[in-house]
Amino acid sequence: MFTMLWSRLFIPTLRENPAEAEVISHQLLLRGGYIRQLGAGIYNYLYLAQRSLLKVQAIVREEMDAIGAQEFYLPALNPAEVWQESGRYDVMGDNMFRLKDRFGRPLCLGMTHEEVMTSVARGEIRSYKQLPQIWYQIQTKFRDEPRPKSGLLRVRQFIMKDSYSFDLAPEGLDVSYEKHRIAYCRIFDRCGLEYVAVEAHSGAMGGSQSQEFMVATNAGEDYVVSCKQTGYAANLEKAVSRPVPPAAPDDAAALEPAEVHTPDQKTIDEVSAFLKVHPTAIMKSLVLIADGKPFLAVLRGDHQLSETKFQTATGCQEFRPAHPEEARELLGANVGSLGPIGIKNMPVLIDEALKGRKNLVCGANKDDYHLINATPGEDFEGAWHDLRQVAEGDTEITTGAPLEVRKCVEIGHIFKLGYKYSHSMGLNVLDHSGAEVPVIMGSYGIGIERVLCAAVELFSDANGMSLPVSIAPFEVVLTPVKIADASLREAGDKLYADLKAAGVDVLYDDRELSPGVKFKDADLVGIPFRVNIGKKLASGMLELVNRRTKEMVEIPAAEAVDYIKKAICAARPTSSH
RNA sequence: CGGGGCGUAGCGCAGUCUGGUAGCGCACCUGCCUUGGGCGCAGGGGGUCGCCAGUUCAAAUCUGGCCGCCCCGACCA
Repeated sequence: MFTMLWSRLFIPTLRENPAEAEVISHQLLLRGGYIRQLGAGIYNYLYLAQRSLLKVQAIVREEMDAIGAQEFYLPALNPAEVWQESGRYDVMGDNMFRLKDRFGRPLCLGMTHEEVMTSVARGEIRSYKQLPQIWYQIQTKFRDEPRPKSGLLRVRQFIMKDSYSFDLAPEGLDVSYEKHRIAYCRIFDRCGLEYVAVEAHSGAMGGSQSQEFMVATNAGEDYVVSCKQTGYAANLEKAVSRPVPPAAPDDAAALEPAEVHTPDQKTIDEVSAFLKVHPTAIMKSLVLIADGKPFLAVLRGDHQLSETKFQTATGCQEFRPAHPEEARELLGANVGSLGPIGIKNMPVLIDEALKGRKNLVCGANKDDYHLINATPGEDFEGAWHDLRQVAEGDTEITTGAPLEVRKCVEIGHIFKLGYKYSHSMGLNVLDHSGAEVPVIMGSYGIGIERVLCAAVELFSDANGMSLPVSIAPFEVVLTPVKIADASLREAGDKLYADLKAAGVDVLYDDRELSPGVKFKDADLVGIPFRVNIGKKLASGMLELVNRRTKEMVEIPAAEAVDYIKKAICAARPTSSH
C-alpha cells in the first residue's frame, strides 16, 4: 500500500516565517508544517509533529518500562479536594486552571500529578512488601502561564511524562532516583540530544535532592553554570564559584571606620568613581522584606544577590526588596547610604565572598555619607552565607578552572520529594515490625514537546531543521526528481515498497513539482536522509543525501535498501548509560 | 499585572499621518510549458480591513471602548 505519499499528506510548509515566531524552533515548526497556533500558549500538533512526538514517547516508554516502571493514565481533570489536601490548591495560585462543574463543585486541571498518584497509592498500598513501586504516565498538563512564549517552549497545555516512586526508606528512594537518572540519560541520548544534568534548587517544597536535564540554547530561560575541565554543572540558582579576586589588596592595617562625605553618590558605580575605590572594595547593603520581616544582606559591590540562595538562607517563602520608605524607617537613611554597621533591628546576612576582607567602604546609614575602613566580622557581625549569584568570569570553586554560563532549556527534572505528600495525604505502610511509617516519594518529569524543540534548536541550519533519526517524523524521504518520468516513477514505487517491507519509515515525495521545491521542503522538515532518483538511474545509481552533513553518496539502485538501512542505523543515536 | 508593538486574502506586507474605487509578493485554481535547489507564460478565484459604538454625505483611515496575538519585565511546582 502506498500510504506515505507526500502528495496526499497534510504538510503545510511555509516559504516565509510567520511574524509572531521569534525563536528558531518556533519558526521552523511552523514553517515545516508541524504545528499551528490555536491561542496564546495553545498549539495544534499536526501530522509531522504528532509523528515526532509519538517517537519521543515511544523511547520514553521503552526506557521507563526498562526500569520496571508501570504506565498509568490518570485524569487531567481533578477534583479540587485532592489538591486542597496537599495544600497546593492554594500554593499554585493563578498558575492553576480552575473550573466548576454544573453543580458548582470546584475542579481544576492537573499541572502535575503528585496528589492523584498519592491518592491512588494510599488507598491500596498498606505493606512494605508492596514497595518499591514506580508509576508513570504520559499525560497533558495545564498551567496558566503568566506569559506563554517561544512557541512550544512555554505553553499552557503540554504533554509530560511524569513518574513517581514509592519507597519504604531513603535508601530505596536513592535507588529509584538513580534508576531514573540513568533512564533519563538513556532517553535523551536516544533522542539525539546534547544535554547536561545539573544540580538544581530543590525549592521550598521540601525536596532534598534534584537534578535538571538541560539543553543549551539561546531560546532557553534558565542559566546553567558549567566547567569544561571538571565537569561541574549547576543551575545558576544553586551554582557556587570562586569569585573574581578583588581588584586591589585591602589595607592590612587595623583601622577604625571613618565617615566620608559623599553627596549624591548612591549607586556602587557612583561611590566607586567618587572615592576612587574599585567596586570590589565596596560593600552593598540590601534591605529585604522576607515573609514580612526585614533582613539586611551584605555583598561585595560587584556581586549580585542570588534570590534562591537568600531564600534558602532565610528559609522564607517569599521576599521582596524593601520600599525606599521602609528602608529609611528601619535604617534612618535613604537607599544609597545604607550600611551594616550598628544594625540591631534586623538579622544581617553577610556573603562569604567578604570573609577575610578588611577596610572596605559601605553606607553610613546617614544620608550622603559612607564609611571607609569597615571590616566585616569586626565592625559589624552577621550570619555568613553564600548569597552571591555566580557571575561571568568566576572560576570553579575547588580547582579555579574557568566556568561558563549558558542559557538552557529544561527538558527533564528528577526530584527526591521525601515525605511531603505522604504526610499531608496520609500515605503510610506497615514496616517489618508492624509499625505504621510514611512512604518516601520521588517525582520525575520530562517535557515531551521540549525534547522536540530542543532537538530543533540544536540541529538546524539556514534551510531548516535536521532532526535526529530517532525522532524525525520519517527516517528517509524518497525523491524522484521528475515524477512524470515513468522510469523514475517505477524505480521510486519499487524502492518505496521495498523500504516499507524492510521496516524503514519512509516518505515518498511523489509531487509533480520542480526538484528544487522538493529538496527545499525535505530540508525544511528535517528528514535525516533523502534518496534522489534521477538521471543516474540510467546507470543503475541513486543518490543518498545526509541532511545534517549534506554529504551525498551514490548507491546502486539494486542494493539501495541495504545501503539506506545501514545509513539510518549508523545515524541512530545510542546510549552508553 | 507594568512597558512596547501588532491586528488589512492562507503566509509576508503596503495603504492609515492627509477620510473618497482595497493593493503587492508568495501560496491557491485553470491551461500551456518546464523538471538537479522554492521554474516560465497567460488567465482566474479569494477580504464583514479584529469587534462594537461614535463623528461624517462618506471610515481600513478620525474618536472612544473592548478583544486577540507577539516582545521586554514581573512570574515560573
